[in-house]
Amino acid sequence: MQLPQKDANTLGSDHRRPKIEQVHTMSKPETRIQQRNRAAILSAGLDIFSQFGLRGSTLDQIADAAGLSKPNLLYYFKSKDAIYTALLERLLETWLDPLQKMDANGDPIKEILGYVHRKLAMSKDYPRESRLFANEILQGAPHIADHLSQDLRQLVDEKAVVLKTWEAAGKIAPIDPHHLVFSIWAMTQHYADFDVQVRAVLGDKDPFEDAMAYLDTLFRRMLTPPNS
Amino acid sequence: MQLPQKDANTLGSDHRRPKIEQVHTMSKPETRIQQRNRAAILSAGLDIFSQFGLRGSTLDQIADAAGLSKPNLLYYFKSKDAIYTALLERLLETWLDPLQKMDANGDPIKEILGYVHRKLAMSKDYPRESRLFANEILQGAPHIADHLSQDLRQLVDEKAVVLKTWEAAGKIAPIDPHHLVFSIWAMTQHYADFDVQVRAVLGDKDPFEDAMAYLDTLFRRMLTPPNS
DNA sequence: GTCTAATTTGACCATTCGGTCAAAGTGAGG
DNA sequence: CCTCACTTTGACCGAATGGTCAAATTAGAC
Repeated sequence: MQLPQKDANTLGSDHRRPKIEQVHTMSKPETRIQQRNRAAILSAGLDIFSQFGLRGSTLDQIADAAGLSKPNLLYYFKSKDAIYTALLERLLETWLDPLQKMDANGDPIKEILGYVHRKLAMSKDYPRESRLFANEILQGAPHIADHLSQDLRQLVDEKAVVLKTWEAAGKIAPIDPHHLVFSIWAMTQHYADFDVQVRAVLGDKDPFEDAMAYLDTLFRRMLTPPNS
Repeated sequence: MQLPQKDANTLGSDHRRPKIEQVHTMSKPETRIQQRNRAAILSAGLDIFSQFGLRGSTLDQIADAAGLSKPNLLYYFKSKDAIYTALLERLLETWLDPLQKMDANGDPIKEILGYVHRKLAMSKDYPRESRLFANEILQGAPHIADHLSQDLRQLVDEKAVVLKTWEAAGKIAPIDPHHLVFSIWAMTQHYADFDVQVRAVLGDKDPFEDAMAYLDTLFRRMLTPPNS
């Protein structure tokens, strides 16, 4: 019933300041038990939420997957929503990273392909996070609508300018930069979000190696300027 | 709370033999009331299920959206699952159509672009269906796993042969045909499934026209054979 | 070992959920 | 206008769900 999922593969290993949801005195250092249990809960929540979404997941499912009793789970997070939003926040912290790293001063095609590569690696290494995000978007992004129209939009617009600069300098063939970004998101995240379908079509052979090769040629052919 | 959704835009206008879920005597023709209410329920179910998935949706939500009482809803479909599977079945009937229509005897690039075009049109005209499908896949495709590894896989393999033939004849540049199909799915469905995100980045301007232009150039550049 | 704060649990609660049922209402053909 | 099959509804049920709480247990500092 549950997808096999090597655990511990979790974004943001959490060496960070105490979170606000901390139940007790706030800002006291976490005990080892707290660390272990919070991590277990977040990982379990990621498993469940990424499959069933916020509404479709239950505390019992999550508690079960985390190996804790339901009241004990609620000792660490004050509600189902709190687990969900903690996961979303942690995800958003790193979600934009790969795009941010695209360097206006680097070699254009190399930079774009580097982005594609990082994004596909995220689909491979953090598929649950990708599916959690997909689920949130499918539901209309109620928890992150602001983030999308603020931070995300700004970042994309910024990078679109860079892409247009590269285009103007003749370094890449003419393209619509926004839709270029969408196509990178779509194709890379597809291998995480639609993993079941990809594997059903391909048989269970790991798709990521071939996917990377395919995406590499795709973007090279599309982006290499005509006169070269 | 609910995405605006011009209604009546529903796959398969249902001029078909009576379904098995029909509550009563079976195979008697549907009354007008039955037609209206069944259609209303399926449309409402599509609204709700495509957002929240099977587990995340409730009969009350659906009944509400359909303008019926819950017991009345259950007079037309015997369970929540019955509504969901009816929707999925209706979807699968047409889901493979656009790919099936890709003609081995047509002009290769024109045929592939035609497929892209039809698929993008489906994202535009039937976004709820696309999201329903996405939701089902995200949850691990429990209801359609067989369909994926049988019908879908067979169709894709078949078309992969066609693509390889075209490649061998020098009509299109060399590519991995399976991943080509994946990339078409990914990019076209993205505009339905991630609509909220696309619009957040783009502002509310309709994205489909530019998307089609972008995809057209993308696939042309990728597929046009080098020596032409 | 003792004491205290941190942790865990079983019992419980109100609400929601999927679904049933008998009774009441309604429409269309005669 | 009557009839009868079709349609609709309010009341209800048992199970699941999110969450609480007081009591029991345990970990670790001294």
